[in-house]
Formats: sequence, C-alpha cells, structure tokens
Amino acid sequence: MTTDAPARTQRPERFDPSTFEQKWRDRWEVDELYVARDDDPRPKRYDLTMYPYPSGDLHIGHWFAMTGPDIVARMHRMQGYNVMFPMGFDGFGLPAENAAIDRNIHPATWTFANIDTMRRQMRLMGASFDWTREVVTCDPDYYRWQQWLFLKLYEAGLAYKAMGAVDWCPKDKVVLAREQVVGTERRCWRCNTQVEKRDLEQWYFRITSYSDELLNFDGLDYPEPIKAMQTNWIGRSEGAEIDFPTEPDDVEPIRVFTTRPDTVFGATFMVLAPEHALVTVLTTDDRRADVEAYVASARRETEIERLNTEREKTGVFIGAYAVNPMTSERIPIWIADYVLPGYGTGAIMAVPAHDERDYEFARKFDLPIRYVVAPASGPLPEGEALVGHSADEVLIDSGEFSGMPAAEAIGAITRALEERGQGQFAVTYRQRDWVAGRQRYWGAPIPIIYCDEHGAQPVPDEQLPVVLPTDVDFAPTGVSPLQSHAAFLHAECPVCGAAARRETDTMDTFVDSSWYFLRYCSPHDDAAPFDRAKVDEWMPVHLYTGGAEHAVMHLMYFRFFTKALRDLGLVGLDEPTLKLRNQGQILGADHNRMSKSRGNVQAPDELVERYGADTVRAFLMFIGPWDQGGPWNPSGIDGIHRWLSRAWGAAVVTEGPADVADPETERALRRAAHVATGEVTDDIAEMHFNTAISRLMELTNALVRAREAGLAGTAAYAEAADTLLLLMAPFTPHTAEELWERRGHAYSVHTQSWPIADAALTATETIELPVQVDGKLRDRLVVTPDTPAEEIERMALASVHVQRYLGGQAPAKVIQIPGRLVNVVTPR
RNA sequence: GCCGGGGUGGCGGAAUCGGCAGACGCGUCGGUCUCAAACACCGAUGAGUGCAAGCUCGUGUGGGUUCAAGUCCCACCCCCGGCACCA
Repeated sequence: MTTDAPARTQRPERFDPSTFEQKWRDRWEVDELYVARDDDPRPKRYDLTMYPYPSGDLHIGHWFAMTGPDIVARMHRMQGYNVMFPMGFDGFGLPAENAAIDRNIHPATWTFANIDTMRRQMRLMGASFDWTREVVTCDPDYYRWQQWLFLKLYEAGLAYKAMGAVDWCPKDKVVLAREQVVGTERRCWRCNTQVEKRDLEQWYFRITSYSDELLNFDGLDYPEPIKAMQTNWIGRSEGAEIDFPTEPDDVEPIRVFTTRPDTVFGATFMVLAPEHALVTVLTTDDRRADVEAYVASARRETEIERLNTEREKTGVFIGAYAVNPMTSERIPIWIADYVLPGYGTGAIMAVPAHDERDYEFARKFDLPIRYVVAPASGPLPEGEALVGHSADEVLIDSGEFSGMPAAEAIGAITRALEERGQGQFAVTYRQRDWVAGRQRYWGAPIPIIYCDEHGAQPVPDEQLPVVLPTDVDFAPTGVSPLQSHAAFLHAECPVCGAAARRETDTMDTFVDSSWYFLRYCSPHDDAAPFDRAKVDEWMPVHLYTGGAEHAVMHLMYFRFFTKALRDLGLVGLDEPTLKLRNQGQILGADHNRMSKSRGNVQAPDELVERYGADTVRAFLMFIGPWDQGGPWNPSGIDGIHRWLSRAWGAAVVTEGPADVADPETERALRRAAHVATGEVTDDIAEMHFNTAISRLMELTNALVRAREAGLAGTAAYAEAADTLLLLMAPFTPHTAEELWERRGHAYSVHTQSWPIADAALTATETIELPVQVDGKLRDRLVVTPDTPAEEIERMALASVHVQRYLGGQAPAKVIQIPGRLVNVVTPR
C-alpha cells in the first residue's frame, strides 16, 4: 500500500553486515593475517581441505564443506599454532573440454576464468585460506613436477604400460580406473554412462604392490566407512593355489585359487573362465565348435551388459579332464562365465557341495556333488550347499584328513599339497592396478618418448615440462587428441637422437590430486616438486577434510602416492594424513544431488547478498551435524540472523554503570562464559559445529538477560561479552571483528589468544539433584556440592513426593551418584 | 546376500564411560508494539489426562539385563551409502 518504508540505516546500532564485511576481508588480505610462514617459531599445524574442481561456480555445498575446516583452522591459529590452511584448484579434467566444445572456447580459457570466479566467491565467504600458497594443477609449473614424479615411478617400475581389458566410457571416450566405475550397473563415475570393456594398451600405476600396506589403518584416525570401503575394495582373500594336472597330454597344469583348500576332496569338476589361456589348448576337437561358440557369446556378453547376477548358470564341457591332486580322480573341465578372468587365476576347482555357485552349476549340468565337510553333529543339508565356516565342522570322505576340524584342515591340506609340489598358501586381491593414462587432451602429458630402436624412453629432466600445446583439436574421438598435433608428436630419441614419437596420452586427474598436499609445503620451488625439509616440517597433514565420495579413489590414491614416494626416498612419511574427516553432502531441496541439469543448485551469492556471509556460514554450520549433511532447507536462517542481531546488541550496548550490584547474577554470567568456552572449544575440536553454535546462542541469551538485570556496566559483563566475541570469531569472523573494534579493542580479534575455561569458575554453589523413586523422577533437591551423602539421603527420604511411594516403609536401597542423582528403591 | 552408517516432538536436531529425554533453533499458538501489516520483543509448545498438586505413556518393533536403558545384550523391521557370480 505504502512505499515509504523508513530507511534502514537510520538506526545505527542495527546489525547490518553489508556495512562492514567487505571492509574486514580487505584488511585481512592486506595484512596477510592468514599467511603461514615457514620460519614462524610457533608449532606448525597443517589443516587441509580438498581443493575444488573449477567448475565455474561455488555452490552452497562448497561453503558447507569449507566452513567447517576454516573454523577449526581459525581456532588453531588463536590457540597459538602456526597454521597452514592452503587452497588451490584441480585444474585439469574433462568438464573443461566438454564445456570448451560446447562453447567453442579453449579449455584453458574456461578453466582460468572459472578459477577467477571461484577465488572471488571463496574470498566472499571469509575463509582463512593462505592464498600465497595456491596451487593450480594445470599450470606447467605444477605439472612439470608431476611429470618428474611420474618418471621416478616409471624408473622404479611403479608406472608401466600394458595391454589389458579396461573399462571404457563411450560418452567421455576415455578409459577409467576400475574405481571410477560405479555400482552394479557399472557406470562412469563422472557422467553416469554405462561403461564397456575394451582391450587396450594403457599406462598403469602399480598400486597393488601396496595392497597390504593400504589395508593397514593402525594409527590412522579415519572414519569407519572409509576404512571399510577401502578394505572391501582391496578385497584381500587368503587361501591356496592348487595345481590340477590335465589329461590327456598334461600340457600344463591348471592352477586355481581357493579360499577353501579343506574342500579339495570334494572338487568334482573344474571351471575355467572362457577367456582362460588354456581353453584353446585343452579343448578336444569334438567339443571345439561348442566351446568357440560359447567363448564368443561370453565375450559379447561382457561387452553388452552383465547386469543380471540372478540369471541361470551357463557353460560348456571342453572335452578335457583334470586330475584331482588329492583323490587322483579324473574330473571334467568346463568353461563358464561365472568364473571371472580377472580374479584369482581365472580358474576354479568346483566344489558343489560347499559353494552355492558350483552347486547351482552342478545341479544344472548333472555333475556329482560330494560333501566333504559336515557339521560335528546333525545331518548334512539337503538340496543345498554347506557353505560358511562354523567352528564345529569336520572333514568327511577326505582320506587321512577325515575327522579333522575344517579350520585346521585348511593349513594341513595346503601343507600336504606343498610337499608334493602341487600347491601353496596364496593371497589374492580384488584390487587392480590403477589405470593412469587418459585419451583426452586437458591433462598433464605423460613424459615418455618412443624410439623404434630404443623403445619407451623417459623425457630427460632438462626437457621438462612437456608442455601441453594449446593449438589442438581436442574433440574426443577415442584416440588421444595430441596424436594429431605433429609438432608435439615428433621428438628426438633421448638415447640416439633419431626421430621418435611422443606419448600422447595424458594423466588421470587423480594423479594431480595425489601429491598437491606436498606442493603446498613449498609451492614456488622451481628446483624440485617439493622441498624435502619443508615437507618434513609441515607434514603429515593434521586434519584432512573433504567428501566421502572419494573413498576408494582419491583417498586411496593419495595414500599410495605417499608410500611410493617414501620408497623412492623422496619423503619420510608413511601416510599423507593421520586424521581424516568427511563432511556430509548438502542435497538440493528435492533431496537429489545439486546439479545444474536438475535446476536445484543453491548459489551462496544471493543468500550472502541478503543476509551477509557470516549468517550464511553460521546457518550452514547450525543445520545439523557437519558429517551428515542433508537436503537444503533455508527455513531457520532467520533464527541465525536473529542470533547475530542479539549478539550485536549484547556486545555493543555495554555503557553505563551497573544499576544493580548483584554478586550472584554476576557470578552466574561469568560462569556462563566459562562453561561456553569449554564446550565450544571441545565442540570445534570434534567438529560438532551445530552444538557449538547452540552454546554461543546460550551465552548470547545469558548476556541479554544479564543486561536486562542491569549488569551491562560490570566487569563480568565486559568479560563475558569479550569471550563471546572470541568464541564467535571462527564462526562469524566479520561480525566478531567489527564488534571487537566497537568494544574498543585493538585489531584483530583473530590474533587474540583463544580463551581457556577456568574450572574454578564453572563450578556452581548449589546443584539441583534429581530424586528418583524406582528410576522415575519424583522430586528435586537443591544442595551444595559438598553436602554429605547421608544428609542427601535424609533429605530425599523426607520428600513428600518420595514418601508417597514409600508409604512409611523403609526403602530397600538408596543409590546415589555423586553430583548426578538420587534413586530411592522401594521394597517389593 | 555381504560391509558400513542411521531410525528421538509438527521440522532440523541435542543428550550415548547406563543416571533429569527433547538442549539450541525453526514452525505453530497466545500476547506486546502498530490505524493495520511486516519486523522486533515477551510467553507457551512431546502425547494423553486432571480444577490443581500431579499421574500415565513416550526415543523403529519384540524380548532381556539393571535400582535405573535413547544408550548395554538377543531377535527382527525400515531407511541411506558402498560392494557383489571375487572362488
């Protein structure tokens, strides 16, 4: 109706972040408040959060992820640590190419423009990043050293090129590491397209050399799910390899891997993967046509979809026989697609009585089923396999091993086979080597030169970096785009100088993120990837935070890289970080992942425009546990704004002498400040930011009440208000800074010492003791902490609310938990 | 199926070395202010019952241990994430 709203600025005490937030950010920047110096004598602390991919805009999820560790880093600084909290950009990667193709601009242009935008957005949130250490992985100054590290790994045999069946994303036209294929439906982790199998020559990192070490989490404070996922992913299985001689010619024995060598007497047939090398050798002429048809169909199947694990077993007999090394029995050799070429030895001894899959197969093709393990008491199962390993099982029909407990027989039979040279203990892993090369343009070139005479040769150090040329037609074809760039492709052999070809594959971007944390320690070093002395001083990372979605990708690769570099003598570390924490994910309001295509992305900018950065930061930290996340729901942000307004009022309006000198109220306020100090400190350390903010709200409310009670001019009030600002500083750095100044203190609140809770001041004069009867709350007693137990018991029993239940009888028992409660137990 | 995490008011969530369930906030209702509305502020707010003091019930379900269970034990249900013909 009317448009004449009163101007907001006419009330000077009103909380209006737009009047001061930018001012303070600029000042912190100029004063280098958050720059970590190597020569600072205070104890060093390296707090790291995962750098983002420069997709172009920071959404509310980035703020959520980064504000938590920012709060921790800020508290650590105030606690007297020399904190390094760096930030950078994961500059290489497919989205840049895809965007570049869509918009007809160069990936470099797109990426660096996005980095500028995101840097600005990150500054807007008032995070305390040390921008002097910024790392951008697509910068030749960075990837030069990555190429250098690649060659170190190559020379150590930890990077190698080999032919193999690899996962291929038909949309991105790129190979994927096995970890980058997600879910039962085997989709590309990035674009969600179903992957295909292809036989290609690829670069690999020998991560499987570290499988056992990667399984060891001793001394690592990692979230349970991450440890479980990595452990599952590596998939260590202990068992035995057993050789089964073949008939008629015994060209070569078939080697199988089994976790149940105790069941070898029950192996009544063998199954090879259709791809197994011995299939063509062993197949008899009369079976050849059927076998070849089956192999062809199995190959086709893996290329199409092998989604249905519920389908009926298929397979064919190849006409040949093997000999069970324990029973000397001739057993038929089959091929079937349920035996996978990439696991174990690609061949199994089939023990249908003790394996569900073998059982199903035997029933379908009418093969013998022989139980060789039985429960110590009770009957054998009927119509199903006896699987699992219950402790009381013993062997039956197993020659001299009959009667032996199954658990014991595993070792005994393996040793027996070993003596005959037909078997040995063995360990198998599910984990595969990391496919490290990519057939795309926007990545770090792999620094290898191929000479007809001298084969693959590393690019000499002095020729690094192998710079990624800019004038490349990078449209994806499935072949590395650099192959069509003649000037790049042609090189001289480092050995003989003859015309040679450059490797045109580029590195997986996960290589970039496998060592960036080391580069932060000496980001401008132009003589080495990192300065060993500085790495020794800063590393390992004290607290690493980021998303859990990288459980078996980045979070495994960066551990592998650290261990590999250690073995090369380049670092003195076993692990990149000793403590890992994952934030939850902020979903769209529709409970789906935020994405542009769904249109559910919440940008922080408009919220900041309306409420200011501090309100947005605090709201994100308040909505729930930081490690949980959840759907975006802005209802409640007004509550945070109200809190900051109240804090503003409480901190600013302190003038005037105390109207009422009430020592008890004053003590209560002082106590509130110290209680809040202790709790906020603990909460930040445990990353319980939501409860920390609750405590800050409580302290604010205590101040407001104290002011109403006339305490505004007292020392206790001033101390509590100052404490509030110090505790708020990590959460709402701008508001704390502004109020710190308005209270007449010297700049900056962020260089003050973190307050310490005084236990003497948090103690109370009286405590309220709940009184229970049979565990149900019936009354409360107010006593001093030193009241003797007999006195408390007397008071409790005197209570009318207790007497009502006792009815004049003496209690059966009275239980006291000192300082906590009293429980009167009635006789029964 | 296996591994991991989780089920608490109308909502987000507190509280787990067993000891007052529901902190803090949102929302809602009532009030103050206002011509009115918004904002702000004050009060109430788990459910049921009672004039009231109070009582009963209540943390996914069913059992159990205990003076006392959201918390521990057994069995199960549901949700989320990961893996899955892994021998």
